[in-house]
Amino acid sequence: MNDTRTPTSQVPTSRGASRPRPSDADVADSGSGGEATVEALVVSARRLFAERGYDGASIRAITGDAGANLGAVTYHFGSKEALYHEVLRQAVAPLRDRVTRALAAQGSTVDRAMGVVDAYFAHFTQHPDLPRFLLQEVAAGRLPPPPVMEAMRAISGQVSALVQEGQEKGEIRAGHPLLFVLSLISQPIYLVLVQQPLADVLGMDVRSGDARAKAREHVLAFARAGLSAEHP
Amino acid sequence: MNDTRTPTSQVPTSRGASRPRPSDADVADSGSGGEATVEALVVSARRLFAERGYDGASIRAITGDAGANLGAVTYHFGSKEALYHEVLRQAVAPLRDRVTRALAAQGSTVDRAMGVVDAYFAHFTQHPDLPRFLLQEVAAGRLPPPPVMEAMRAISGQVSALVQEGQEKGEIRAGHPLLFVLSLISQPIYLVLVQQPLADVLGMDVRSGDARAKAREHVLAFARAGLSAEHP
DNA sequence: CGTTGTATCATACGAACGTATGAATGATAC
DNA sequence: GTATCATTCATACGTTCGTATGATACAACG
Repeated sequence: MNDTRTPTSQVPTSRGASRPRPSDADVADSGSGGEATVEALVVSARRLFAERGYDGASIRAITGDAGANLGAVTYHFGSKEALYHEVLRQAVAPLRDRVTRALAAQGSTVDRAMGVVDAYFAHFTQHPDLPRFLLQEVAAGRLPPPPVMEAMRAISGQVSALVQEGQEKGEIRAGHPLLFVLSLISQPIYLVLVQQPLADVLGMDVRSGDARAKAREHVLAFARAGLSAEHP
Repeated sequence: MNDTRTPTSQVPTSRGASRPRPSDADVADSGSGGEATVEALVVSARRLFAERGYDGASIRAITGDAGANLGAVTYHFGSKEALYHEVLRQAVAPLRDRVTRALAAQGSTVDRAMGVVDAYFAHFTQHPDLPRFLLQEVAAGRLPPPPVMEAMRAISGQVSALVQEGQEKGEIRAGHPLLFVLSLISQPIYLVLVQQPLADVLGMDVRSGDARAKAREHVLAFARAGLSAEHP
């Protein structure tokens, strides 16, 4: 494959987003045209981003996995980064809903906090690629993308308020509420996050049946004890 | 700068590591020849790998930051991956030493476990780029490089034994020791890891003076309560 | 029928990547 | 002074990346 093209035909016209992308409204209910492709791209992108990171998951790999053309990402999302943000948005939204539901439940403040921990545990168990995903964002050191920032703010605000309520009722130990939120959330996140090396390196697989249930109980018990005020 | 070389001189001879690299013994005490370059490369690589990840930190960026020539990494380490492993090795070694020292201290098993948590906290506070580093490895999902695997095994084994001893003495709650190790370690790791977004997004900066001390006390108290058997 | 516009396709561009190569450089040994 | 050899340097190779481009396919509508 030698380079035989004529060099005169290419003019760098520095314009961005020149192709007319369909807006959400346009695509909303126009039958099957492109909708399946968009969905397949998001599914493949989510898996590959989680497995290989943002840089590691090439557009070629994503479109190949999704059975779409190389240009599909640019066409449907505008850029690789926009696809990434869309994947993140779809990933954090249900977690936020779960937490909100756990906070609205009955029981003491500590019980409800356990519900939050369990919500994380359940959500991450159901979507094991998600913690990698979020941690990759955090580990990158840069400001998280808007959807993640928004979810962080919302969840930490809600759970902070719960902790504060528990402290006022004497059910939760004194201390900065935000620090308790971090300690609570660190339990399920860290456990799910190290599942893979835990199995590979230390030979303990918490991803299946009985061991997973045991791990869940441990996480909840540890968090409850760390939170509870019934302790010196 | 056109391509004017003769195309006949290039023969793809599929051989690897063709250049005679100096062994560790050779370089050990040969004055200042190259030693400073090697050190500078490791320092720059550590920072840039932590900031941008493995793929994000290019050899050009590393050598540029270190004031070395583009070919320096290939010459001194053989490949980018080998430099990465060397950086990882130097990063986890002192942590392992700290943990070993904490385990050898006086006090109850719970006190010594707190020493381990504090060792993590101190080490990561001193080297804030390290958790990102390790988590990038974990988040990647692949098997960790040999130096990290070895450290994981050593530390988890030692701390597991401590937990088991505490359980036999009735000082630590019942449960799988490895799960307690994870819960303990998750506290300082997660806290240090989210320092940046914690400051950026939630406006709480635990990286300086008073707030850091408060965060350390919280982490220790939470871990102690989660571990201790003096609790229902 | 033809027109219109969304979607898909093959292909190319320019940039950045890790690595290879061979020529300078400079200290040490004789 | 000259030979030796570890190191540094400029530069090139081949690959892969994200994106751009223009042709093509095809359903909807007159």
